[in-house]
Amino acid sequence: MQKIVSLAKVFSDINRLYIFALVLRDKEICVCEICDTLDLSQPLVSRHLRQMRETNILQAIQKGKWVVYSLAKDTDLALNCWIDEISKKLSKLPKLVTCKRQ
Amino acid sequence: MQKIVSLAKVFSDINRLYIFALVLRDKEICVCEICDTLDLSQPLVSRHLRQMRETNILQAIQKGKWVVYSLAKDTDLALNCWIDEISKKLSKLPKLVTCKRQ
DNA sequence: CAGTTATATAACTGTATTGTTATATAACTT
DNA sequence: AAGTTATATAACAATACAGTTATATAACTG
Repeated sequence: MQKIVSLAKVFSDINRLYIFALVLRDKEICVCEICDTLDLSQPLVSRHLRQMRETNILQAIQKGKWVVYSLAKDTDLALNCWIDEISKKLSKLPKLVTCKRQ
Repeated sequence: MQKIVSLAKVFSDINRLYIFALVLRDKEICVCEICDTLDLSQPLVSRHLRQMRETNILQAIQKGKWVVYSLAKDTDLALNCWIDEISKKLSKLPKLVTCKRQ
């Protein structure tokens, strides 16, 4: 049961949900792009991402100056229905195809 | 998105999850039976149940002295995957088929 | 190598949430 | 009607969590 609880906790915050939706849409996205797109502070995004890494929902890899986040490889079965659910809402998210920074 | 958040919040607490599992198993269950089975205080259970009513996950009907809880009629689609997930874990829950009180 | 950019973390504040204790209400029982 | 049982609610304490500010780290850039 505890696993369900931690999975639910991830989706129980609107900003984590938006971050998750962004990752779903872009497949790969760096931290600063999430901050810009969602207009959230960098430390806040960083901590949300950490929680999502620790729950094994997202994975991170360093790409030069950036840390790029994507869906974790062994996505939990219980995630599938959330992915479907959240995919439906993606259209409402602001679009930012490539990272504007360097 | 906000709807997903409130749904996730319900499952983000282990005791609400246990209560939900009990309702799933017994179809209909009164408050005191939940308290006894899960060994939780009555006011705590009462408040958890309230939250689950307000999120439209459970419904309550008065049956004499008891208030009997069951799955809400118009169960949200997003609930289905959780019901599956939680059903798998039900075997671990203590069994108490009928209410011992009167 | 000094400065800049991207990310992470620590310390803190304010708010939300859990669980408790005490009390109210409502239906049954005698 | 008085007592009992089942449930709900209010007030409170303790904890957990979100968001901020300040700082550290690590990789790039000139």
